[in-house]
Amino acid sequence: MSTGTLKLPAPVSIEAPRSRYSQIADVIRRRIDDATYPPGSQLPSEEQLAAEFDVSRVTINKAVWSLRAAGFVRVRRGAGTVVRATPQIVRDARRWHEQRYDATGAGQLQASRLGLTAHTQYVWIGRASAPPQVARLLRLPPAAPVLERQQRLFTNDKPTQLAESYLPWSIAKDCPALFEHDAGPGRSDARLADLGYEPSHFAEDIKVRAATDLEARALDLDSPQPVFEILRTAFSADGTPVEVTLHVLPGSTWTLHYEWGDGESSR
Amino acid sequence: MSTGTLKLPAPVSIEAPRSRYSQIADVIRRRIDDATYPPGSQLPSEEQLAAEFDVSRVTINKAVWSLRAAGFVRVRRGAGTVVRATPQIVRDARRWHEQRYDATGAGQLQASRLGLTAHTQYVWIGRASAPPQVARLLRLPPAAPVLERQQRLFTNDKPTQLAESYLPWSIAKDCPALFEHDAGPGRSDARLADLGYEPSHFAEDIKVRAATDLEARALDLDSPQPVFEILRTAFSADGTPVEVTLHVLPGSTWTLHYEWGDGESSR
DNA sequence: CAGTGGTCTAGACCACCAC
DNA sequence: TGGTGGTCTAGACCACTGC
Repeated sequence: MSTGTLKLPAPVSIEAPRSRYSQIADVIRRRIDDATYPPGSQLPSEEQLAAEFDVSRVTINKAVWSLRAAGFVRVRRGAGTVVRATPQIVRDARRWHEQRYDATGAGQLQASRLGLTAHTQYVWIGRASAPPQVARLLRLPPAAPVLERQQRLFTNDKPTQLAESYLPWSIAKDCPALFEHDAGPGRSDARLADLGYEPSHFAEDIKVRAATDLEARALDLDSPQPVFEILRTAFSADGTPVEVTLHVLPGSTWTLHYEWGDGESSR
Repeated sequence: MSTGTLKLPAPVSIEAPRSRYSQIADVIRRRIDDATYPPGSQLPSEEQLAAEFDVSRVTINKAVWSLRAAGFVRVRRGAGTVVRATPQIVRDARRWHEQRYDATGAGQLQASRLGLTAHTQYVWIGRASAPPQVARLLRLPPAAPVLERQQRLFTNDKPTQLAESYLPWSIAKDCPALFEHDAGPGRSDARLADLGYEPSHFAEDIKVRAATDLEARALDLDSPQPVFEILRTAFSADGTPVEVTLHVLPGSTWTLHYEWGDGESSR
């Protein structure tokens, strides 16, 4: 299948000549789009692709690299490269808030409307020292004691979100329910309400950054992928911050949705 | 300065052995953090770095690549690699809305509080066909006529944001002010209010993706950088979508901020 | 013109996976 | 054990920058 030069659909109009690996990445991506390589299927090995496009394997590797960063493929060392199914999931911050008293938690409600399943894995719950940024947001001294709740959230049995909640120890220590595993997402808000700290005001700060190796493993991602980092602070009616949550979401699978104002919803 | 093997501060605890280029990237990043390579300064050439770390230039290139993706350095072909100054800018969606009648526009007000300067460049304003996604959000037929306003926004004289606004032609055609260049950001909302379509409800959808080459040039970025893509829809009181704006922001320089609920602001 | 980064190659060794 | 991707090298040519 060696062709010597890369076949292009047409000379690119006014654009500068692209590099070889970039053109190859485009071709592969097009094959993914038109299901020549359908979701879940295995890409030809880099050796084979190198032969097909008549380039070295390093060049193929570079092309695949860009596809990984964009979330199109998933590489497993030793096994092979598979095409990712990339369902889009919408995170509606407002609805999350409104549904906080729902027994199943907002995440599950949200997912079920789309025919998805969801569940939560509790990685760790216990007393810890507040990280600097969290301490600042909770208006506590550095390294103050907090209740930390680490969760991993799944959609259709695939990990799609990491969340670490922090509550001031002075508030959390009196509520045994907060230490239990089955307090679904949103449940902690209800517990806070029981204690007289009902969250009524919320702030979220959103950044993008590359996933750490740890996060990549926990979310079943390739390492160079960008993730959303959402820092959510919940305030009680008197303006006291009562909970800070750090969410980490794969950038390629999520759309964040915010909505505000007087009128009707658009959705 | 050739050392043969890379000096590490300490054997990494339980972590897997890192690749060479990744370790080198960490070292360079640390030098940027402690101002061994201060912002604006030029990195040693890849040849020099290759000699220092006793690796091939390809390996250095790969290390630099990851620093580019994270936004730490800016490479200019033929010239060299310089350390980026990476000021963090916060985009407060709510405040943007509240300040829409301000003469200077929300962006400028927001920036001036931090001692920054801001200005807007109008790339193009005129009648166009609505892109599919925009038509859908505006509840117009595909390729319906719209008024398109393309802007490039600067902070401290550096481009930091691209924005494309779309208004239904049926609404915009009666308002000459909307065709003018000096209608600052936020101003279009005031013009819509004059026409009886005051925006009172807003929705934003946020995605992350790699910058296109065009965007990279317009924003003075390296190509592989992730950007925020924000699709903002403004609704009038009766629920009619009256304006859709596509914002593109470099991921490494912006933090998005949202806030809602009853209580006091936390800022 | 010299220096810089962009890209490519051929060959090599390794870690990992599935059989 | 064989196939896969991860990484590295030495050398090369090119495009672009700035003097």
